Amino acid sequence: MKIEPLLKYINKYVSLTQEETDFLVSKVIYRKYLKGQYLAQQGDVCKYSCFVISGCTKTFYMDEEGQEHIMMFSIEDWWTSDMSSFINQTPADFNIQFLENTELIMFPYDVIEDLYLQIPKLERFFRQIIEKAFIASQKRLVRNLSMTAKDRYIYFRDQYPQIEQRIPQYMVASYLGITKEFLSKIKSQLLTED
Amino acid sequence: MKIEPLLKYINKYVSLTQEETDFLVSKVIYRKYLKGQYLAQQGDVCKYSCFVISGCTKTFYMDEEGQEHIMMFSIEDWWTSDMSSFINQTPADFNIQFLENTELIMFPYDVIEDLYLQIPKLERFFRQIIEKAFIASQKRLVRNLSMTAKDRYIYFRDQYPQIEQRIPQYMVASYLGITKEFLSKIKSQLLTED
DNA sequence: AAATTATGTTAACTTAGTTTAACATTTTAA
DNA sequence: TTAAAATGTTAAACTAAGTTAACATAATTT
Repeated sequence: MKIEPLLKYINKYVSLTQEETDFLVSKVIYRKYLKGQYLAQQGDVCKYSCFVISGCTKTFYMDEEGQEHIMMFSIEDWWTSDMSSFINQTPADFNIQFLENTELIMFPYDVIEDLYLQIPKLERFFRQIIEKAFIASQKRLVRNLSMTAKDRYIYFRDQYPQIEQRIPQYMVASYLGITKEFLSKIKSQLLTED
Repeated sequence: MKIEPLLKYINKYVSLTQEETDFLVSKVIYRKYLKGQYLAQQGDVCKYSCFVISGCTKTFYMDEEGQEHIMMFSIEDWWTSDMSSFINQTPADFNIQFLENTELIMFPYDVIEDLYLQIPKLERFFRQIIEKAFIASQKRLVRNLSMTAKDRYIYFRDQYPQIEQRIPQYMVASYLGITKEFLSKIKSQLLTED
């Protein structure tokens, strides 16, 4: 059970005692998934909030016309979950699929309250994590409202080079909110420009 | 000092004792602002996270071309703040301006830690508030990625009729990420359709 | 090594949304 | 109560982005 990356990550926010760490470790689940498998599916209740040890996921919404809209990618040291579904235990809006073989630490819904009670520091920790996620979401929203597709691509490429290298281009296009053909055009424009 | 609406709101999430309530009340600030004034400005550090007692604010980003992009409106019983600036005490990305004379309960940055220490329940409370805000932000993002401007307008109109009635139409357009002329066209289309 | 399957490119055409500008209406201030 | 300022409408010309479809290349599988 590779849990070191999670403990290291938590330690950046709060300091756990040995007992607290042991309790935490006893409550979470280490698991591997294969490329293509699903962690969560639109309509189902999302039972886990997960920390990625290795690998990669995409979180996407499938609209009525069957079009995929990618909300986010998660790689090492990031979280993946359908927050709305997980927190309210309601049917998920999103699908989460593995883009690579992936190792996760899974936090089951029914141990979360227990963790908060036994380790109040984790309440603080998760508050801070969610604050960060909210801020990132707001900033992405403003980029989508104020920037052209070309500038959004340039921003993505500069900000997440590790992600761009690992995933097919048509998924980047979906994340940016444009078609794969249009992203292809943008990239060829950028090549001839410089 | 009208603080009842805030206490009622908090009580939906956690139960405070009389001492805790008194401590909280002693730490926050009640204040009125006039229409047109600013609570926060792009570039300044946001010193307060605020709960709206009455009135209305808009939170917007001003881009390099001087165009306003409205991120959110806040009315009674909602929060307003530049989260990123407030939490990290870094220069704000957003402006927050009052659209009406507005009454607020202000949480100063330098009392927040104190509040968490003295009233651990508030850590839980704010975690839950931010979870809700994050979920709403994610859902708005997916609407912006997957719906046409017309459908986004219909959704807004149906979801926030109280807001649409209080603010000028060109601000609704900005919130939806379209021009006021295009929103005007959409509305006249909707009138002739039904 | 050949054959699929998945991914990426290009170009012609269409559509959603923007720009500009002129005018109409409503609200606010003098 | 009239003028000025703020807000809303319309339409023509334009642009960013989507659609379709044919083809090219890379990655897997047999």
